[in-house]
Amino acid sequence: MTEIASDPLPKAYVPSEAEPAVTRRWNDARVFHVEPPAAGSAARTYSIVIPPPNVTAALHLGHALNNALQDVLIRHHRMKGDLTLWMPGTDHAGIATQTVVEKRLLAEGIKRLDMGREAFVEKTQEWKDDYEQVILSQLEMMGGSCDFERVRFTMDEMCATAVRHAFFVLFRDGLIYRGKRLVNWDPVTRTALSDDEVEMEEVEGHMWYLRYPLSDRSGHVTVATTRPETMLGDTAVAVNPNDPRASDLRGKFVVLPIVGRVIPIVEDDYVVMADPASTEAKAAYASGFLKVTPAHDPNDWEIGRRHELAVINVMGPDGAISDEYGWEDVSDDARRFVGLSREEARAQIVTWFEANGLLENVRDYTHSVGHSYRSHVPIEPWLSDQWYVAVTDDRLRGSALRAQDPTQSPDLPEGVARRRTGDGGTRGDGELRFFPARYARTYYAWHDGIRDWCISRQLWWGHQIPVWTRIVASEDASPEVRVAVTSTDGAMFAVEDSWTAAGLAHLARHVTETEIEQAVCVPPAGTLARSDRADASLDEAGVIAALEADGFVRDPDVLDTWFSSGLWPMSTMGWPYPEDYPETVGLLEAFNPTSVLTTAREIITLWVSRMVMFNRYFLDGRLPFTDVFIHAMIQDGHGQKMSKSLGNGVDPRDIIETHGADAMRFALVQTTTDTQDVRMPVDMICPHTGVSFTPKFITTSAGHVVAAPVQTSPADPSKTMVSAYGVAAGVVSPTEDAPLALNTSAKFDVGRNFANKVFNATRFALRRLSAEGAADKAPAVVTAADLMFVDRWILDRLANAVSTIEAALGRYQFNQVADTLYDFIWHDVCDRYLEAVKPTVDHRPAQQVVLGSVLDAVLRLLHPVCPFVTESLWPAVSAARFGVVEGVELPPSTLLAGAAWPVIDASLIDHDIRSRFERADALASAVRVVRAQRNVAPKQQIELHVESAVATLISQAEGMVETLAGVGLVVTRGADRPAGASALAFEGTEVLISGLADDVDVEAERDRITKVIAAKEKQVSGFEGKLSNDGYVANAPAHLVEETRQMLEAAKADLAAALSALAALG
RNA sequence: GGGCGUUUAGCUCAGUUGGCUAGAGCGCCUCCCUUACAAGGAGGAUGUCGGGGGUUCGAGUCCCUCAACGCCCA
Repeated sequence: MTEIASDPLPKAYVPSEAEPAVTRRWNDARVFHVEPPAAGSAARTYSIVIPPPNVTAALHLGHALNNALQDVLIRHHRMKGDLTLWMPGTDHAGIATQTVVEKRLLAEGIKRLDMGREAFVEKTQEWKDDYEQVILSQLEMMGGSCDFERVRFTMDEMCATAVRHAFFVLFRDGLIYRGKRLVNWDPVTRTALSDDEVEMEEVEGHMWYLRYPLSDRSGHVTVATTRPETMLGDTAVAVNPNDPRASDLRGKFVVLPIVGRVIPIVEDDYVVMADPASTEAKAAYASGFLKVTPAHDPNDWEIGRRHELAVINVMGPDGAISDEYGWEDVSDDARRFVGLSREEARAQIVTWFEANGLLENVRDYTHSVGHSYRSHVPIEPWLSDQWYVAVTDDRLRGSALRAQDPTQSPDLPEGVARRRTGDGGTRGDGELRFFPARYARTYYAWHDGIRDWCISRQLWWGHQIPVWTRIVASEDASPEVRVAVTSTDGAMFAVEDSWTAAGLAHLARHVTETEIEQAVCVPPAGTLARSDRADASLDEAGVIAALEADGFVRDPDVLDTWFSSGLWPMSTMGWPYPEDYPETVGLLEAFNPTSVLTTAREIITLWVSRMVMFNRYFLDGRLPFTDVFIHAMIQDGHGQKMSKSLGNGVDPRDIIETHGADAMRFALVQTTTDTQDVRMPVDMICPHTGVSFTPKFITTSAGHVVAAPVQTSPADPSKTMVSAYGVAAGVVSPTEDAPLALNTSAKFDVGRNFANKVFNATRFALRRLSAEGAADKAPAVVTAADLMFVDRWILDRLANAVSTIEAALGRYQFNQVADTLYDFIWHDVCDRYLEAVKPTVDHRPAQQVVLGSVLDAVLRLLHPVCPFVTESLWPAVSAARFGVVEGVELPPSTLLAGAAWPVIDASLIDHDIRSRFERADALASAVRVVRAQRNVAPKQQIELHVESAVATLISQAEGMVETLAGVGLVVTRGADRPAGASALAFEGTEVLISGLADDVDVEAERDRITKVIAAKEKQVSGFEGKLSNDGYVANAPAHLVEETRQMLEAAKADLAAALSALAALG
């Protein structure tokens, strides 16, 4: 008898104890840090840049998902031996961060405008520092194997240099311009918003019908509008050319009421024709005439462009009516509206129309209106000066489209040059692939209809635009400038001048007939110093001082956050001047293009597109990444997005605390299918008892299903608690008696149980491996001859698991990775292999070698998904195992994170063993069914009486059937039937089981066999039906027909065996 | 308005080019604290694969259509 060593491990896995120690070991060994390969090295590289989380708040479950997936890929590739870089960092998130900081300050009674720009930016910087720390520590807690020595921030010095340089190059190359354009203006925060920062809301408003008299006094037209106040800026009335009234009105004009402006009637098929009977609200409410206000409506802006209409801006930045922003023909009647807010102006203008008999009708009208996501007031389409990137230029848009894998996106749209194959300048063409493939369409459609990108934001937190401007009278401008702008019409024009030796990019345009605006972009110091036109006496400060002395003023706006994020795969690797940051030298060459971008689909347009355009533009066509994996969005159990206001979010930190990081990661990986949403029903943890339960839900007036603010403890009805929703809605606050209940989800239990299973399987194996002297008796190399049946089988399963996992990772099918691990480890290794070897492993050193190897391989395979439990078990397993199984490569390693991915030789794949195992296992299962039904005690050994073919199978399985089914004796039966035996049908033979219990309950036995007979009869008739179908026999592949025949025969034989067993009961 | 996704057991979901008797986890029922694991083991019940139509020898899978829910974009 081998001596059993005492347990070196506790009885259950305790993540909170294991995880910090594991993290320390990784950090001490710097195992996640990578240096670029030496020049000429043939090392494979693998890299991911993290989608930088906003420094606005701690990471939520969506981040946890995204990061878990990236870490699985990263750890797998690191183990495969690739030089692997996962670049971490955070995003300054201009508008979002400014908003939260402003809100926080306001709560303290401090206003941003009062404290001034510098102080505010400093305050925001503090906020950023705090949250950056939180985010990085969360990444670490989740097990993220980022190179934490390379943490970047989109506003740090290195990234700022990249931003400045990129801006300068685009500016110089004519891809950045300034223009008066309609923007989504938030009059409260006085900020321009991008389209995606505008939230559409249904508003119950009115449709007003206003009469505009024709200038020839022959009548009037009636325009329908939801925004009467903008009529002050009308410059046309439009009618659909197919409208029967159009021809009579052709060439006519109307006199704009109040203002007296004479404006044309134009024909444009954008106009919806009136149709009172229509079910479409637009047509039902239309009058057929549209007032056209190019300065205050994006559609009108387009109509204005088509018909070359005047653009008259009648509002100021606060949304009030103003004559200071381009409105010149202010009549006496109109003057009294100047200065009114847009709301007051609307009311008074309607009153005016009514008083003057020009208000034809008012109808209630519900329509959707864009609102600011920040201030929640309706946005104002407003004409203002903004900076744009000309992404519609073929150098950007075309390049982004040409990047797409042609199999995912076969045709390029009109106007995009065809792929130029074999041209060195078009590296990266056709190499961008999306997973799942359908997102290629989203990407394509976005670029097909893309508009120029407004990059200026009226904020303080961000990269300030590196442009200095001044307005000069034309006659005061230098000759070069005058020449440059003469031929142009409002457009910007590049000026080649020599006013500074540095040769800065210089644009100019007329802002009025007599005034010219000059704009000069100052590049970062590094670019300036490298300029071949550089004057060594002029450094950056000198250049700026010279400009400012000339009356130039820096633009106060900052860049859209996505401008810096768009450079992320380059800026984090030291672009454009790695030599200025020695730790980055070599990174770009080795790791850009990165291997894959993992992100949510909502930012395909905002981020993915821009990274592709920038990376390709600045790096000779090189892609920022070749693969884009779009993961699902996590919703709550009711299909709602998780959000703070609904209180339905699950905090990753809570799950790490209650279940462990591995459990969280495993559950997230397992739910990652290629659908676009996954549901995670949210439960609550009772703070009094620690028991999780499904809360009582209520429906809000907005139709959301949320946890009721007050919940009763499921275990103790006298105790209550409050829900996150209740707190978020301001209905309740936590108290000592009624504390806040944390959210959780039952989904994570699977992961926790699994980690515990692995832990205990290891505990079992370690006891078997640590037997005295075992290592000395084992062969140094275990070969096929040393293997038992179950050993060969488990090695086959191992080989299968390795290849399945690798294939699934290659296709980003994460759920398959998790499911394969779960099935292999739990069902194959634990339920079958470990159980089967129990009687033999203690005295079979060769089997110990197999057991140790399988265990070792299990830890390696599971490590990318569950890094903590595997790493924490690794030292004990490494120390305990000995010997080598031929064909199983598991080179030793101090740390599992740095260990090699298992390589299993194809010779260990054994289909014959697999099929015999499955038959033997089916027999064992059938016997266990009988044992369960007869309530046989686990320890009770039974006897099997089988026919010789089955006896052969059992003996070839070398004890496995006996062990798994609790069989003490197998007898090859003759014609006799042992008294009191139970019977089952197996492979068409009758297997008799004796020794089950003292007596056979004949009635129960009859019931059981009768059920078997019914099931078999159903099978037989099913197969017979199939085979009697001539079409099936004629058309189905022969092997399927043959299979069906065999199954029919087997079912028939089983039926016969069951019938004979029933007969034997009497 | 355009695009996309989802609908399979009570719940959450697998089901790869059509082909074995439609699966898993949780929950439920029975038995078992058998020295790896009760966060466990053995067994069991539960499905007109959203409705309708079509293609096919054969449809959860392909096509058409209807419905519901959801997401993205405009």
